[in-house]
Amino acid sequence: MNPQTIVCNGCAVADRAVCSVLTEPERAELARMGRRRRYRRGETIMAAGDESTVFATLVEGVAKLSLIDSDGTERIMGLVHPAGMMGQLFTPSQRLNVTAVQNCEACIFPRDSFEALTASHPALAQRVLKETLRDLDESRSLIDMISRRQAPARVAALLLSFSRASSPSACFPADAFDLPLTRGEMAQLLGLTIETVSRSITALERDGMIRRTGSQSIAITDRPALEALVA
Amino acid sequence: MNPQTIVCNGCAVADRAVCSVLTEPERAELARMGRRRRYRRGETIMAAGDESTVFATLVEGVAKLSLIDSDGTERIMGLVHPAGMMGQLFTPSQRLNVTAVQNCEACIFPRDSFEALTASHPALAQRVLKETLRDLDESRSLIDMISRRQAPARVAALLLSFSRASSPSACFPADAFDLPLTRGEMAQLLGLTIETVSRSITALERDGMIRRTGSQSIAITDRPALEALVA
DNA sequence: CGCAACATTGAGACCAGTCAAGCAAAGTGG
DNA sequence: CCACTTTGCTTGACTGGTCTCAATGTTGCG
Repeated sequence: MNPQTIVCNGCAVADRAVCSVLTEPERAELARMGRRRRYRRGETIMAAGDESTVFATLVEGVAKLSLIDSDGTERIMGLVHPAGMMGQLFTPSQRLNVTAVQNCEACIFPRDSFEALTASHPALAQRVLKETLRDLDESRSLIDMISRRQAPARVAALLLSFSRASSPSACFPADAFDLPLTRGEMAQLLGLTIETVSRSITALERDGMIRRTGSQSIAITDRPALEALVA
Repeated sequence: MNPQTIVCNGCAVADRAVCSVLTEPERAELARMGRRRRYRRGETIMAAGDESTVFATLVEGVAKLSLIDSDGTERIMGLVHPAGMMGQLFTPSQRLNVTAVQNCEACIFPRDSFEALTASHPALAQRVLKETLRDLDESRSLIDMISRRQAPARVAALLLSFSRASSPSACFPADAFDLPLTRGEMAQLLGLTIETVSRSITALERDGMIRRTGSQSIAITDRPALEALVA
């Protein structure tokens, strides 16, 4: 069942992923170059240090980009959501680990073939560039959050972003949702410890902004207050 | 004296800037579209919120990318060195301030003209993409440093990067150099306060790793120790 | 059931922030 | 040339938020 050939018809992200800028026949050509694969929660999609040979688009699930320090601690640098890109182009080796934090499905392409395609199709190169600029913006937002906000505000910001990501419509964020990350992963992403994340969640609940319904289920009970805390 | 037409012959970054991938006549065409301008230390090159109308390449000097928070505090998100790019492509407005922290010289192009050029010249689009990927890597290194290292290690890392940047040859970093940033700017970049930066420098000097020769002049006296602190 | 993984809570230590004072260098104007 | 101001840097005392260490609770699974 794994891996499979790519079928673009009915693909959940066909209109948002970078391949959406290609014409029908061009996309068919790209599809023939690649494979579709599933990953289970916790499975490594790409490993840091690996020869960088593939480029991928996430179709379903959530993946984390992380870096393992010399002392063995992991640092999450960002998350990848459906339609997002995984794998560094134009570099000899991967600098980051990419790991599924939920069951994932991805379209995998040989890196050199994909790079060649960007050379012959300027629209694709532009689209990848735009996406990379978005990643850069996100990375800078993370810097801002880590260096300025205190722990409860960082956790609040993360909860709000989960709220947005877990909703089918971007305009109407979900008020109840499941956390895609463990406390430990949230801590690594926010530059905190597990204990501080846990204490912050407790504090947010005590202040009536959220309610816990199971260790991974959150309900937002006072969104304005939560947003005010982040701003 | 300001602004002037662009003359690529003898340009200090002609072999490293993104325009280096263009052919001679193509570059001449680009040069006609733009202007070269000087900025004094402290001068704003682009302001956040501005309609994003220009794209620029830094030819000389050092610039900072910063964000002003709602409470008025400034946060530096990164530095731009010669051959680096300034100005966000494909976005309606600038999200970051770009300010000269040293006297600068830059080639300024209309954003839409430059974007059009990336559409017709895949090599240029690829080159801009590569540069953006490098920026993304740098931004993620900053995340790593801010969230994991303590104050003296962050300052040490910054000093080492200045040491590299101020040397003509990348392979032989300079042991004595002037700091391009004030204590306040270093603090904003590292996510610390002025006082903590100052105390960290004092501590590094007390431990014999560096020596201060004037408030902006630093000499590295024990590079291995400094590198060990960062690693 | 009992184990393993994850989460919560508490006590104490420590690093960096805040507040405040003093110092040094570079202008500025009489 | 000398007060005077401005700006930036250093240092100290104190506070406080987060980390560390440790114990306990909870959930899910073989």
